[in-house]
Formats: sequence, structure tokens, C-alpha cells
Amino acid sequence: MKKTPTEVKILVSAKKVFYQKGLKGARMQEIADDAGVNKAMLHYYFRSKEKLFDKVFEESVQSVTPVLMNVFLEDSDLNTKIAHLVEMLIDLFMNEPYLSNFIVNELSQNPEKLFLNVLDLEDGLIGKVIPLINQQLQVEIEKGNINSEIRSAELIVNIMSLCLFPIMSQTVLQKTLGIDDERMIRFMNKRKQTVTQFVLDAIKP
Amino acid sequence: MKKTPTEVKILVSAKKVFYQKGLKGARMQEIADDAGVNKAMLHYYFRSKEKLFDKVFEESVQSVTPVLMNVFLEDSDLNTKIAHLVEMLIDLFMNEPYLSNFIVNELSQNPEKLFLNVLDLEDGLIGKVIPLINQQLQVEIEKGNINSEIRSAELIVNIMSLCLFPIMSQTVLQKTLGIDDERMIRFMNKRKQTVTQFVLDAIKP
DNA sequence: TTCAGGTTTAATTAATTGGTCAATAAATAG
DNA sequence: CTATTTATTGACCAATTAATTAAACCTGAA
Repeated sequence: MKKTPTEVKILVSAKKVFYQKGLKGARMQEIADDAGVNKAMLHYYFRSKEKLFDKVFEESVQSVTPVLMNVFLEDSDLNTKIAHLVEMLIDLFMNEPYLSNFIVNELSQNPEKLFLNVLDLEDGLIGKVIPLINQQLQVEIEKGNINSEIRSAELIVNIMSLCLFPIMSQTVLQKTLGIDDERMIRFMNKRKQTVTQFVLDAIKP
Repeated sequence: MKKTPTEVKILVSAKKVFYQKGLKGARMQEIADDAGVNKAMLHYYFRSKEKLFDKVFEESVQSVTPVLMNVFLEDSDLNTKIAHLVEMLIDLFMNEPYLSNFIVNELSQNPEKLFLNVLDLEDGLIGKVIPLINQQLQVEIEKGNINSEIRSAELIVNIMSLCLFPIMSQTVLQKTLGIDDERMIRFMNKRKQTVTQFVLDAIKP
């Protein structure tokens, strides 16, 4: 079941439109126009708006989790791992500006979609990563390298927060602080260092 | 122009529905049903969906800015101010779970709505707060209490990130980490301390 | 060449949904 | 008590939009 060119064009456009406008805000006609195909093609290949959306959503999640997984599983000390994670997150979500908003939004509006995708408790992101990081933290604590109060879940939440929130509220930030697109990119790139530093400072003993 | 009971009921329900489903996702009928009034009343009092939305949006922004403003302007040292800000943000947005999502979403999809509300560059949140925090930071740096690399904008962004992101992705967090509502509240309450500590640690010299 | 399969199109349908309106009820003023 | 304004209702309209369908169009195999 190789994807036809039309199918691919539709998916690309659907992604673009759904990312920006969400499930309810998106219009099938707009997706068709953007893809340069007849609207009926969307139904021909994907049956319904919801099905098309689900495909896009699934692909969006799958574009993220393996990348994160790799960083978490790489064989490096905690500091480097944190630095890599920060860099990865910022790069990934800066290059796809609406992605973080899209995932967080649609997921908080339709929590049931979570199970089909992210949550593979056995060997998915959560099941594998939390214990691993926990263990790695334990080692560093014993070495006296970091504060013994640090919880892995909390650490990850903090890193995600510091990386994703500014991207999710990019529009607001840019408007309020009056910075253009180019400067925003520089700001976020610089943030790779400052966030890493911020996090490392915060877990020092 | 005192608000009639019906008008209030509509606004309460509109808030509830718009917060959860956004401008496009919300249905006038659903708002009417929730308020227990005839759909025509929504138009009678607010003309159009967009107008009703704008009212809700305006009120939502105005429920936040004064509170933040107070914390920023209070006469206390930086540490206390940070602790208060963190506590305030978490309390405020935990009590209105969809508020942060609502504001960030709708604002990133309709950036033009920003100007009418948040952005009073003369004496609004941004115009007053940034210089003030900057100045306060300068004092602390000279006293040698904090790291001289800290930028006020960045500090605020970090605090906001750490407080708001977990609330915005609450659903996801709860599902992935498998915690119920009650435990989530405890988690976020404990976070008032850990985030404050995290931030303070990170700006130490 | 022809036929069969999938593909594409334009036109149409059906459902949803924001918005209106005329009739009615309730409240208020005179 | 009556007249007038204000509030409320249910039925309806118009526009939008997802979905369907039937016919046309390829394309490659026989």
C-alpha cells in the first residue's frame, strides 16, 4: 500500500492546515485547494475529515517520539543528555512551529486519542524513559553530582516546559516583546544554552 | 448597563464552552443549552458568536493581568516576588484549568486580538513590568546575590513556562503518568515550592 | 484495441450551524 | 389598568461545509 502522489499531497496540506487551525477550524476545501486536488479526493483516500485528521495526528506524534526516545536512550552522562534533549526539543519544534500547539491542544480536547498513539506503557516513551532517567539520576546523586531532591518526572516536565512553552506562545511573545521572526530564531537558539545552563544550575547539589 | 441574570448566565456558559472548545469548536446551541436559555438570547444580548467570544476573551484576559501586575509591583525582594509569582500563577490557572490553553491558543491563531487586550505598551503589563524587573535584577546583581547573566525577559519566560506548561498539558501528563485529579492538585501544589526553588537555584551566582 | 481497475472531476446532497423574525410574555411606566 | 418597552420563545432562513455519486478519464494488461 504505497502512497500515491495525490495521497501524499493531501497529507502534506492536511498537516499544514490542521496544525494551524485544529480539527474544528480546518476546512476540507482549504486542504484540497492547498493540495491542488479535488475535494472529493480527500474522501476517496481518507473517508472522512476525522479519519484524515487521525492520520495527520498519528504521523505528527510519530515524528516526535522516536527522536526523543533516541536522546533518552543514548549512552552519555546526564549533563550531555540534558543538553542534547534541550537542543533536540528546540530544534524539532522550532522547525515545525505549530506542532507543539497542535499536539497539546488536540490532546487536551480529545484525551482519548492519547492511547492510540503516545501511550505504549510497555515499551513506549513513558514506560521505558522514566525508569531509565530515574536510574541515571540515582547514580549521579550517589556520585554527589546533583541535588538529591530531584525527581525524574519533575525534571523532564521542567525541561519540556522551558523548551516548549516559549514556542507555543511564540506569537504572544513576539508581539509583546516586539521581536521579529529572525530575532526570535536567534533568541530560541541562544536559549539552547541558557535553558541547559538553567536546568543544570537548578539540579546542582 | 447592569447585566441581567440571563446575560450573566450566558457569559458563564460561553466561558465554559469557549475555554474548552475554542472559537471554532464551540456551538452557540451548546452554550444556550448550558445556560438554559433560548439560542436567540445569545444574539439578542451579544449580536454574534464573534462578539460573544470577544467578550469572553476580554474578561479572561482581565481576570489575569491585574493579579500578575500586583505581584510584579509589590514591594518585596526578588526572592519573595518570585515565590509569590509562582504561587499566584499556579493557583490562578489551576483553578481555571482551560484558561491558559484558551489564551495561548486563541492568541496564536488570532494574534490581532492581542492589541485590544493585553498590550497596553504605555502602562500595561509589558510596558511597566519588564523595566521594573530589570531594575530589580540590576540591584540584586550588584549586591552579588544573583548571576549577572540573567535577563529579565528570559527569567519571566522561564517562570511562566514552568508554571503554565504543566497545566496546559495537564491531560497528557495525567494520562501518561497515570495520576488522578486529586493527586494532580497535590503535585501542582508541591510544585509551587519546587519550581520556586528550581528558579532560585538557577539564578544564584 | 479493448477492457478493467483504479483515479479524478463536477455536480449534488444532506447535515450542521449561525443568524433572523414575528409572535408572545413579562416587566415597567404613566 | 393600560400602554409601552423589554425579554423570551419557537419556527425558520441562509450559508457553510462535509459527504456522496455518477460519469469521465487514465493506464496498463490481455
